Amino acid sequence: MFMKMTGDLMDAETMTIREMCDAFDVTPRTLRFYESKELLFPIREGQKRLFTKRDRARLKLILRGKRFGFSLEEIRQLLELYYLGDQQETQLTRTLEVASERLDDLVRRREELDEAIGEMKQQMGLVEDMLDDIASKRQQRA
Amino acid sequence: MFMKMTGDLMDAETMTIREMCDAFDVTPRTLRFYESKELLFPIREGQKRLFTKRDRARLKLILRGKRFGFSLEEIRQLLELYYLGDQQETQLTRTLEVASERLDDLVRRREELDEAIGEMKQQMGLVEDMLDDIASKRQQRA
DNA sequence: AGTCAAGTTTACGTTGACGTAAGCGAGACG
DNA sequence: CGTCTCGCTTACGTCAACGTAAACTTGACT
Repeated sequence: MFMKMTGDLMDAETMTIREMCDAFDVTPRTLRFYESKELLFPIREGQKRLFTKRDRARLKLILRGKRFGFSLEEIRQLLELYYLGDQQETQLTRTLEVASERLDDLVRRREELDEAIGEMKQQMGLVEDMLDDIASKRQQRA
Repeated sequence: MFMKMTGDLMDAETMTIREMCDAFDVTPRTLRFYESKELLFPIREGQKRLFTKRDRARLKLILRGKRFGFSLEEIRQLLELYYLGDQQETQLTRTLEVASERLDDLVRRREELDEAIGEMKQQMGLVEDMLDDIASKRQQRA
């Protein structure tokens, strides 16, 4: 009659695969697939996967990347930018270069998006004009 | 020794498949594929396809849509919004509704994109701090 | 002990978006 | 006239990103 306990103490740090699926609206298959592609690195308790805060942050970025049309491989490389071990100076400099390119790319995308938004609004304005026209003709007829 | 003439008068209105490919950096296969999926409607002169100004406008939107991760089918539906025949009032109203939803979607994407840009900048700031740290330690050693 | 839900691995299937190859037709050039 | 170069159609191939099915464990509850 008790709530099913996860065995562990209700751990705020890690989540089961099901909790992840519910939280991010993905299937278990997807999470395992991302793990196989080295996009996520859940720890293993026995057989079970446990997804950490880090995995959740990464998944959020993954899903966002997908919405913007990046491939999983591109996303994997982006995620690397977010992982700073104790690197060498040259490595860090390289990281900064790559990040700068990515940033430029994002900014360009935003410009494109702004353009798209503008065009969509313009188009809607046209449709509204047509509707007004129809309405005025109906008025005229009366 | 003369420039190869297209047979026709150098028509600014229509473009051949090759001109399109060069202009938009796509392959012929892609253009034919888009036509088969009813995203483009080049006119036929004999067998040859001739792409109109309208096709070029559509292709621009198609490629932009792809960069934002829309599927070709989604893009096809978006393109319909840009085509205003002499419709009925109810149809136009419906068009406006759909366009409004799409617009909201675009705006949400821009917000996400802004967030991504902010995070990327922040991350770059961290990397710069690390580099500064390394530099100051080198200084200290001297 | 039985069984039932959840999770795991392995492997094959599917869908979207083209690539690639084969074979044909028509205009341009030597 | 022969051959090249484009373009066309038809059809099979491919790659990414999962879906789906089968067979097995494991922990939880009755």
